[in-house]
Amino acid sequence: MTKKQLIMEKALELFAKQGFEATSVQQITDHCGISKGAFYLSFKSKDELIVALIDHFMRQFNADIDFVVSEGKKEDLLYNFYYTTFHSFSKHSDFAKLLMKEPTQSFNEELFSKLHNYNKSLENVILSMIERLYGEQSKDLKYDLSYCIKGFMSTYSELFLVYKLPIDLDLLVRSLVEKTNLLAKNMTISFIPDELIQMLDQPLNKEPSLEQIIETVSKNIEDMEDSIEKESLMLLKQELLEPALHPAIIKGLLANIQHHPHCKWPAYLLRKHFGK
Amino acid sequence: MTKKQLIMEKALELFAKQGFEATSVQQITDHCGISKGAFYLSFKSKDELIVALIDHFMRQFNADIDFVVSEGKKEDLLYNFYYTTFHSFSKHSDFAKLLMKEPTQSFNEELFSKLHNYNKSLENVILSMIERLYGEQSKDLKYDLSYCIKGFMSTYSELFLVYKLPIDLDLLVRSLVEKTNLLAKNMTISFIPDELIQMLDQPLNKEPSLEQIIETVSKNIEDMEDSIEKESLMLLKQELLEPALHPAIIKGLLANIQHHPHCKWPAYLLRKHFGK
DNA sequence: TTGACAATTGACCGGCTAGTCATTAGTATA
DNA sequence: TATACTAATGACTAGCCGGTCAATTGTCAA
Repeated sequence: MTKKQLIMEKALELFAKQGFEATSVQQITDHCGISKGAFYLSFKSKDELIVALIDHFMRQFNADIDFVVSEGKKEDLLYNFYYTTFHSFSKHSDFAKLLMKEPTQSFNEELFSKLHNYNKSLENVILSMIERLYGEQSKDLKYDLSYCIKGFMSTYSELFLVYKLPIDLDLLVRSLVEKTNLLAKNMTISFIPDELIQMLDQPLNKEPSLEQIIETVSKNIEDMEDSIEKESLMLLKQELLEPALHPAIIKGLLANIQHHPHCKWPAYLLRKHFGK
Repeated sequence: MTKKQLIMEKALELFAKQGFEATSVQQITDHCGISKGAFYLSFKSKDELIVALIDHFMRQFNADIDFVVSEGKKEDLLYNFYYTTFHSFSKHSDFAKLLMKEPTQSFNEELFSKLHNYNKSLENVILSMIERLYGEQSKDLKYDLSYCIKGFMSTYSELFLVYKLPIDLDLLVRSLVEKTNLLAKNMTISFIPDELIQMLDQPLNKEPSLEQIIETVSKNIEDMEDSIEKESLMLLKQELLEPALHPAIIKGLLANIQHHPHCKWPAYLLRKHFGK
């Protein structure tokens, strides 16, 4: 594990307990067993640390969800979506807590727009799921439905994040699937119209450029140990620079990296880019 | 306006913008146009200020909701509940933002249990509403239903609290009433059983004693300007010490203070105590 | 006008903060 | 072993924090 990863891991524990503002760099370095100077070899500032944390987990989370929603049978879609969501929340509960603690209008502008963009990205995934599930029927109600889903996600996660209750994940998910289907099939009053959503979208949410994808992939490769996954990622990077491989090979390479814990974000970007 | 109220008002503006930790006493006093020393004449510490803020607004909010839910016709109940909730949120949007910003596991232990208790109190109001509305039918599903309602409240309030969108309150409330009724009448899978709720309740939520009510009322009287409301409250306090008045008179006095902005909490306590 | 008292101030305290950098420790090569 | 390099340290700075309190100002009855 690199020093950077160590710091992120230990800092996250403290942030989840005390919040970002209330946690000092000194506390973090003490908790890591390193000196204060060493911290600033890995991160330019305390702000850069929290940005890195949020990027790391949100990319992974979004990528996970996106994968689940784009694959699989229609009848399992909703179940898999909720399951993956809550599974992710409980697996990375420290991060989920941090995210609940440092919410809207966060301290610095960059972070706020970052969180906003990840939120938008999640919303898009949910919307595409809704369209796949309910099609035309949900046209006017899709935003309301996505807000309900987000509401379920946040209130029910409180049970195990804040109160640390042991939960039956399967039952929870089945109960939410039922609620969601009930709403989708019987709702008639639409509150959130297209225009309202467009008002939130003024600050554009642009697609990442080819250069950005290459940069992301390159950085990722540097941080990886030698492995099949690293080889696959390097070949895919080559393919970004000079397309040459057969689609089937690309698909195989993507499959290779899909489940590697440190490849979720590049895998997501590459899958989008290659149109798989 | 007393100095205390000035500080609370101005501090709340800053807390909503920057959060509690990130706002210094110096900033607050500058914003008020007073000296730092003057702050400590009104509050023993910065912590005491946030406790006072939370008490002030949560008491008022809970009292408002409780009143709406205990009065009125059954068919308007749900509508009035949501309407009052969102009306309160938008009227006191700074406080609502603060509440979203400083959530679970808050800095000091006292504050956390305070928030927890207010949350429980709100939940009880919602539960009693559910029972009145759906009766036996909702027996196993009442906790799930209350969680859904809380979910709707938090996600939909984001629209105007964070994104400051102009909203059609009536339409919003009607759409939520529809959703709630749909779930109440068609849900079958119960996820949150009694036992789970009992696990959260270990730290008892005791009823306030007569002494506590008298103390609260007395303090409230001190802070009030001379008025019919103050007279009414003083008579009710006398009634607490030595019961003498006719029930009809008590009911009238309660009605007098019900809508005075600084009497919400004592009115709530007194209504409970006198069983109206 | 005086004197007694309450309200208000802001310089000050010890302690903690984010961030820096000269110094030292560790390591790999020649 | 000597050299050249990087990795890591922690004392240090400047500044802000919550909180205190002696000194000042304002108020009002005598």
